[in-house]
Amino acid sequence: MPKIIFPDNTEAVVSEGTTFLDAIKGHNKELLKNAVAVNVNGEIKDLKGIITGASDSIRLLPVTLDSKEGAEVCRHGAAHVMAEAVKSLYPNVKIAIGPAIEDGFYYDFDTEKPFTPEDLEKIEAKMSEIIKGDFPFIRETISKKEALDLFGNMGEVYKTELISELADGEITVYRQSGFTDLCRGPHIPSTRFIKAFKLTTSAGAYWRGSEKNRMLQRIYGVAFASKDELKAYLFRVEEAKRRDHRKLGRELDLFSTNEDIGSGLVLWHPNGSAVRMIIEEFWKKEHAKNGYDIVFTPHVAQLNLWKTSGHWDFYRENLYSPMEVEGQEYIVKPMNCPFHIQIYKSRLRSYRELPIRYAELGTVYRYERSGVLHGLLRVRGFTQDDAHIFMRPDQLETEITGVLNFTLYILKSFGFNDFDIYLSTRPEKYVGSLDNWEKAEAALRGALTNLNLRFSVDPGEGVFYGPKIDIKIKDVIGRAWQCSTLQVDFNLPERFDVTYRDDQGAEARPIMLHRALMGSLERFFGCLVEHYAGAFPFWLAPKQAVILTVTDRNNEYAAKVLRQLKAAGIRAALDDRNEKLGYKIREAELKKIPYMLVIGDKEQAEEKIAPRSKDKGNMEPVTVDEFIKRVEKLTRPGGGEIL
RNA sequence: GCCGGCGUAGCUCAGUGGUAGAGCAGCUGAUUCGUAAUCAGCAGGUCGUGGGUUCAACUCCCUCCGCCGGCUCCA
Repeated sequence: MPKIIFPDNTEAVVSEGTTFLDAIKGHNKELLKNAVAVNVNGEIKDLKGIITGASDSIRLLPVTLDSKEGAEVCRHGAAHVMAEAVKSLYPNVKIAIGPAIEDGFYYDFDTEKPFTPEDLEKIEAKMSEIIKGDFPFIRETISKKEALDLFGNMGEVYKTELISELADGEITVYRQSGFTDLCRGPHIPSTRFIKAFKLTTSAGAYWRGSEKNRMLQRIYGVAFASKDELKAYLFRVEEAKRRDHRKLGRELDLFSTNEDIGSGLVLWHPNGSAVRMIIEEFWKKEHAKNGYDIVFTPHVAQLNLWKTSGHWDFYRENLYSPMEVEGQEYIVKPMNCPFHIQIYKSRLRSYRELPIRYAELGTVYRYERSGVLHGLLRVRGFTQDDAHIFMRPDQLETEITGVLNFTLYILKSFGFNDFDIYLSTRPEKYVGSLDNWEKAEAALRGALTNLNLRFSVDPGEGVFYGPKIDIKIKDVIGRAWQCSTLQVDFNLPERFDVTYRDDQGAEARPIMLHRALMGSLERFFGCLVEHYAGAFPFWLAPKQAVILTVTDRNNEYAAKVLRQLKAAGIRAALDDRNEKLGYKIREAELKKIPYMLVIGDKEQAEEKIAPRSKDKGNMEPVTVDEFIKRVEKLTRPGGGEIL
């Protein structure tokens, strides 16, 4: 007879055929509060699942709605309920797949008429009805043939396609109310366990994610264990909107795009440019310190160069079309690497010179399909903080470690401290020798391990020319953006026949490393804006301080203070308009300027200024020199905290 | 590129067949004011583009462009 071990480590023996539910009920009813499933030796199962004798010792742990697994089970249930609602409202619709996802769920439907927002409201109302009905989810096991018949008779062609690919044997289906779906489970006991949900949006989605297949209509929803959690989710959505760099970009006059110029092409306004220049200066200084040589290369080059590099063959759909000049075809550059290679090749290289590190803030243009463009985060023209390192094979791990350290230092300087790191390994189609691949992967892995960095492996997700490490930056509300990348390349050195003379005087092939720390300045800047919600730390702020006069009696003194601040290198401005102080403060707050410096008759008489920090409010009046001294340490990169 | 939504003044948004409206911003004037919006006046739009239907189109239909949310893509 199976032995049950409960969470409190007490044990009980039950007879075969007992359900998990009854077993727990017999032990401690309290455990069933909010329970939607059960963890059986680490596997999530239905509460009403049957205990078999196969395993003689069973560790049972109720899975509650407020746990991660419980929420997932609940969200999956919501997907089924949505499918039922859709089928009952629109009987001709075919159902495809409907999994749980982060915060919610979706379901794909094949329908002649896409869903309108009004349809979503109707579906939502129907779902509420079903949930109130408290219909149990009933699991059934049938044979493959029965399943094919069952869904075949319903005309559910997507389901039969899925079933026909399953191995012969038992197939599980779940029924609730009048709805039956192919499903592995587990499921919530009944529909009322869906406590709070909301349909969010509908969108097209290809069947099985392939452009070659029919486009289905996907409805997205969110579901939570309580109304409060749903409210918290909606608040997070609002918060994300508040931080949206596209909105802040306009409000803070940082950048714009323009229909007459073209999609995905960015205009950096003076405020955005000011931040960019600070980033670039910092970048240049740090690269000089870290052994890089900075180079400049053209924006266009002959088509032949890109044939040699392979871009013309492998990357053509992302290239801007060639232009003809004096019978020669040129294209605008999608990458900087061939240029750096040509600089390397401009003379013979010795093993003694390696590694050679060429860095460039190189602006590249790539044709991205219109549907993928997104603010500054996905554009068609962008500036990479690019570098290519040419090295001997024995230098691989040292160089990778160096680049990783450098990357983390740069990212941390900008206030990013949370990363997701991915190591992508050899894909099915690859160039280069297996031996080299293994060495490179080992070097990447070794560097990550030596630096004690947590990373996940994306098997087979490497680029065809070499393995890579990607670092995604997490912003303050937990969203991840890929910026940094570090890629080993066995391909280009071959294609361009890049060589050096080794210590025996023989010709040898260097290994090349592509790397970008911030990725592109556009994307990085977009992330920065969101990260700080537009309130840049002092060292990055386009305007660091604004002087506010109380009356125009103070204007002359204020102008003198402005000169002092500017002489000290502070990016200051003067607001001496004939407006009330409250009005000026409000404007400065909205512009997110770190310091407001109030000057009224009192300050003028004492030759002082009254600082007001954007974050901390009013401060005691101080002299200009005192203020300058106080903010000095904030002007250094990474010096973010306002006094 | 595909699916859906949207496009009205610099910004945020009203206006559903009878030739455009508000708030904020802007400009002018008054006000000289102490920590998140002083008052008044003025000005501002060929309603994204091109075509069609109609006596009449911001409104209905089609094309294209752009934006938004997804899908796909992102060597």
